[in-house]
Amino acid sequence: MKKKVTLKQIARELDVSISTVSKALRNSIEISEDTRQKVQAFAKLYNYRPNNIALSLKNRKTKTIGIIIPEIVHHFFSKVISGIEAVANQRGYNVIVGLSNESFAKEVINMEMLANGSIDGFILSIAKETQQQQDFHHFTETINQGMPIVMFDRVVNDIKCDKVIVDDSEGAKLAVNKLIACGCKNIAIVTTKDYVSVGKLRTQGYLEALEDHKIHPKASLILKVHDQLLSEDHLDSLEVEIENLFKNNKKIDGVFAVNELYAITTMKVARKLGLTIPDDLQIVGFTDGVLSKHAVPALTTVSQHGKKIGEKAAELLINNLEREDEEDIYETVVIETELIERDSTK
Amino acid sequence: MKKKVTLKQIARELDVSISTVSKALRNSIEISEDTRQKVQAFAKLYNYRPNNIALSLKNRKTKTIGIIIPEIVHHFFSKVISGIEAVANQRGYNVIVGLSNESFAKEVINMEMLANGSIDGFILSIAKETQQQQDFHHFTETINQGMPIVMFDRVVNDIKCDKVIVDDSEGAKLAVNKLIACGCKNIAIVTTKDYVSVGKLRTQGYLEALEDHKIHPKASLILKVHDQLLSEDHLDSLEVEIENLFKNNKKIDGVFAVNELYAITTMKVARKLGLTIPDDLQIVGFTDGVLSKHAVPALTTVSQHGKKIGEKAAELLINNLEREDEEDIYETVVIETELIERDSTK
DNA sequence: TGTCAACACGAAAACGTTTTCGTAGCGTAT
DNA sequence: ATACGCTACGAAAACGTTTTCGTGTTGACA
Repeated sequence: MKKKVTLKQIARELDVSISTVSKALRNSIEISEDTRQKVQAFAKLYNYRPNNIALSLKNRKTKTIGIIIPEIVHHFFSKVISGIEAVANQRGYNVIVGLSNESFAKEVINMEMLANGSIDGFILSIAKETQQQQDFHHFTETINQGMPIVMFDRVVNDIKCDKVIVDDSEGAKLAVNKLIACGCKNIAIVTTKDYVSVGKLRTQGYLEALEDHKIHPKASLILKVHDQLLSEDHLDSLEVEIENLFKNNKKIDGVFAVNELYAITTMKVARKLGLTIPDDLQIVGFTDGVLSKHAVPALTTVSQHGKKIGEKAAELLINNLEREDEEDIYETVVIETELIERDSTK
Repeated sequence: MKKKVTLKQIARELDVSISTVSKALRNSIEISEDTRQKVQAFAKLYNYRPNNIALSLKNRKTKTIGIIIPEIVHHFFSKVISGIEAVANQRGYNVIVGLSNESFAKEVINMEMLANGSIDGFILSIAKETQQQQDFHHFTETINQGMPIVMFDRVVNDIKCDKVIVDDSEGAKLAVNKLIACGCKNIAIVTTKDYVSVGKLRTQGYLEALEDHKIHPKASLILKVHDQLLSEDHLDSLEVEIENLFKNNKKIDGVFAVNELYAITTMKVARKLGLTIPDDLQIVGFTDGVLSKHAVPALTTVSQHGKKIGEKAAELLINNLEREDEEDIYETVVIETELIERDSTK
């Protein structure tokens, strides 16, 4: 087992100083052709690689990006990560991942762990619990310490940082307009409670789309699903809630669901109730994940382009990190949503 | 913007030496009660946190684990990550993720980037291309430099490291036995080419199960899908291959598919051909992902317990890292598979 | 012979810690 | 008065780099 070789060892071995070795390796003209060759040959032989940690300490930058997301077993978030990783890697950065599990405490702890020198900046999406508690001190504090943040998807407006979002309300309108265009008269929405920012926005888009078409929204057609239901265990009660929605509103002929799981579950319930899709009932979802693509019938849905979101977020962060002038002008980039038409609509 | 405060600054401010500050913060008895209080108060006020990078350099350990996986937008791998992250975090480690995208070159580059001090050890699953090329020098080299590796799922046998695998062939037998028990007489398998280690093993299990029941395997019932098909774009040709399988073997009444996508696609093709599941055709998949759970009918499948695999891998790695004695005895842990019976079998 | 520039290299500081060792100051016992 | 032992603290090294600055040697030139 040959341990990693350091400048010091090379220096000792070749009977020169550490400085000389360092310079020789970086091809400094201060060093004679002769010694340069000698040193480089030796370094190559022993497979010398500079120690990243030492470099980080010296340069006071780590070339690493910290990602904090609520969950990783989730198509959208892993897409975003793959986007971040792609541009990060290409620009010489590494990516370190922390999971909040939707918990405020874990979000804070994770950020604190990473903020003490391990990374140069954050890319994150806020935990549900944090959105609920509206406690954002950990964000402002890290920013105050000079560490930039880029938020994506679930953002909080009055924090001074770059943001990458989709136009959720616009995307929702896309979906609902499609349903209207396809002849639906009684369009229901299956959505989350309002404290989930994206849920709220999508609900708004639903309402606006209806109003644009002079359709009066009915409260009974708006199902704000009780919480924790996204955690896959509570699927049953989700089904019950949706089933009640249908039973109380026999005339529903279109459903807009604000995420994949809601959409799929709605399909399942509808089938159980004897409705055919898309003939009796049309459905549009949000998030173009693996479920939508392989569902039967395949789900018409609003794609957020998760990978693109990640790429943009990484780009913004790295640009910020490598910017010379210290002016902080923050951007909010909106990634276009796109309606992917498949077989759950006519 | 108040930058992070260091020992040196505290020392200067309080007019004591750096050593004193360090000791005071760590409650050394060398320091008088008085100064200890003073220093700690000051540190708390300015929210002092030791710099991780400096600590890493000094201790020559980073408390970070490097993960290299072929793909992250994948239910199984993200499950594994979540498992790793859970125990890593709980034991005070961070997790840094590299993606190989199934490419040999990217695998090597990623490992080199991380191996130069950024991490204490690796947890990885091998890229397809690496399996194909059978070039494993980057693994042996990092191990020779004293950096431990834990491989999971796709492993290579003759590398000196801990491994966490599922008993793929046993899992496959579980699946095929189930089909046999449910009365299937002509069981086909949809699998990968043999260089994918897990595919090969599952194919083996299929053959063994048949032989155990004195059923003579037929070559025409074994579909080794042409490559790249897992990348979601080539779905069409996957469907064609499967469709041909059915057309050439009208009597197929059971299919074992070695992954979720193959299983789902088989279902889709079967439906197109007018077969009802599970009446005309029964299907068992491998990997209990979100697709299997929400498919219609829900898919009977072999669960690998991805999260458990991740947890075990992290446990092995960290135990190794924190072991005092340097004996290298390596374990191969087999995580039990489990047959999850749902509606695609009788 | 003396001066100066160019060349080739080394010493040392710096990044932020922890830890070992040395020691100044003081009280106590002989 | 001398010796000894505490107490409380500081100096310095170490981790592995990069970079600035200083300097010894050589050769050329007047």
